[in-house]
Amino acid sequence: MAYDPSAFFSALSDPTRLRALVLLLTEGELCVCRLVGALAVSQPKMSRHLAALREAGLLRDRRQGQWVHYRVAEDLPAWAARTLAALAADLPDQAPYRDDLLRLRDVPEKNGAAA
Amino acid sequence: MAYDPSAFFSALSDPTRLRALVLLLTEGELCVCRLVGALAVSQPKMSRHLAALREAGLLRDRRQGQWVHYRVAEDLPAWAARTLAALAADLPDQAPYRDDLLRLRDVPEKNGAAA
DNA sequence: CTTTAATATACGCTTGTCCATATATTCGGA
DNA sequence: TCCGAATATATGGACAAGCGTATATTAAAG
Repeated sequence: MAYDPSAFFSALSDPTRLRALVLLLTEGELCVCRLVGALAVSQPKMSRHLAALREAGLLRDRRQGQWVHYRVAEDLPAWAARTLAALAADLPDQAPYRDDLLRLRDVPEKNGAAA
Repeated sequence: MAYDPSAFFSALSDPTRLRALVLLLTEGELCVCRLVGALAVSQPKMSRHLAALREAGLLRDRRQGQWVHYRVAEDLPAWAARTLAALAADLPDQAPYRDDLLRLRDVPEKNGAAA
């Protein structure tokens, strides 16, 4: 996946998807429930956007009990990896991404944390 | 412009716009008529896509007689400039961008060339 | 086996995007 | 001033994207 550049950029062309992606770029791996809390969006909305990113090849998911964890895909083409690196370098300091990070701190990890 | 990342990526999320952009990244500045020839698309279609890229802040235009030349904007935010640099580094060797480059050679410059 | 939490999907709707075609604009030259 | 070339815009329709709401799935717990 993510071999067609225009499909890759389509996945990035939604504010909610971009905010979720920046969180995943800085935090490494997050369950859906924490993303819902950090971005303050409805659960179905977050689920659909994460599915779109996964289907575009940008994210991978991992099921652990009732939780599903999403992370940024590792095997991206060079131009895609460089694009995400640019976002990870610049966006987390800016609004609204910075505020999402802060709000994430207040969302408890419940259980299914890291590996 | 191009301050909202999702708007920037929306501009990149169309195959025709990406192809035109890659040509401009490698050639520096081109008139609409040569882009029409290189991509083999209709003139109104190219004009609309170039306008979209310009309104998103990715391109600048310069009128010279009957010709309008487009070039990549110089004053982009860092994350945007790095994204375009990644595209310029990897895409021109691949299909269909490589073929567009080759086809561009066969489109005469008519008149309004460089500066 | 029922319940509850986490996540995903289906549905109907509104809005936006893209296209082809036709027409308008702008400029240089005769 | 009239014409042709280059470019832009308007129009209408087809199709996809997003949304909120409701419901289905999956798994852990009891």
